Amino acid sequence: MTCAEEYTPQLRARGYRMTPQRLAILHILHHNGGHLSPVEVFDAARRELPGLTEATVYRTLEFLAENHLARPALNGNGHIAYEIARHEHHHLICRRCGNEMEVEHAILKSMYARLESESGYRLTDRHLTFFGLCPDCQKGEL
Amino acid sequence: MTCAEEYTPQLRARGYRMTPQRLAILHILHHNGGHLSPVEVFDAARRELPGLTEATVYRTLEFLAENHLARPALNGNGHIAYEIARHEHHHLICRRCGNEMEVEHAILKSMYARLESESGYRLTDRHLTFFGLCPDCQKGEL
DNA sequence: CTCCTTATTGCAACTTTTTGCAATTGCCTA
DNA sequence: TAGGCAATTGCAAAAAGTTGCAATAAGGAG
Repeated sequence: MTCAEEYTPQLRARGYRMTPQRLAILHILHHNGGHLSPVEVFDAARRELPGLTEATVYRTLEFLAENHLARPALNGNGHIAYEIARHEHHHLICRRCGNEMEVEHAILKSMYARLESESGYRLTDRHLTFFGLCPDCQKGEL
Repeated sequence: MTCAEEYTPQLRARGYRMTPQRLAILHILHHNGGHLSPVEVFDAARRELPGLTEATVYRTLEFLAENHLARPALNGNGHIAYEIARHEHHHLICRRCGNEMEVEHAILKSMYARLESESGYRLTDRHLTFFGLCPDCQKGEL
């Protein structure tokens, strides 16, 4: 299935349009797999679609995040990067070497339920990024 | 106890210096209590200390965060804001009305321990912000 | 109290991100 | 298949954030 076939119906269903700009950006995110900063997305997408502007990239990334086709996350330097939306997960980043691993959302489920009942809020989404020292860097620290 | 008396020893103990710039910024954060964006800190601190520059504000806020005198957190619009370091807590923000409540870190303790044992990482810090609908906005949604 | 080291700041140029508005263009309807 | 409405984009200017480097100044030593 192509990106167009996969994502167009999802946008239409919500009353939005598929455009060459959105498609190029989705394509970049989809095939890269990992996190990309807005600037990285801009550079890559512009190669597919010359004439694309930064403003459009920033607006599109935010738009895709709102519509759950992309997810924003903080990277090690405290800036926001985006990745294509797959399964729910969060990130654990090593403060020393920058190595990154995924944290399944499942581990947070019970905490989540408790937070909802204690606060009265209905939780919808979150920005979670964990920092620490990976096993290798802990050794080097002794 | 004045801000100077409170914070100067903490910096000295780590081998850093107290300066009028740092003191002004700490003073702003301390007396405001809540989150302030870098621009808000700049505007306020500059009133106490004309001649202060943006570059210094950005560098100082990052410096204070590294040294645990201030804490960074994502606010509702996805940008980083800072508050004076008090007890460990996180934030739960209503997507509709913007209302904000604090989430005690204690609620995360067991999830934290599990995350450490499963990942092998030693956790040091994190950026956690939760979003949802507050009780009032849930009513309005029916 | 003065000197000296080096942490810290200001400056200025630069990059990144945001915003309003007019022009464009998806895509629904007939 | 053409027409029209509203979503979306590009443009250009502004705002926010970053960086390297030379000048300044905090605070320990003599």
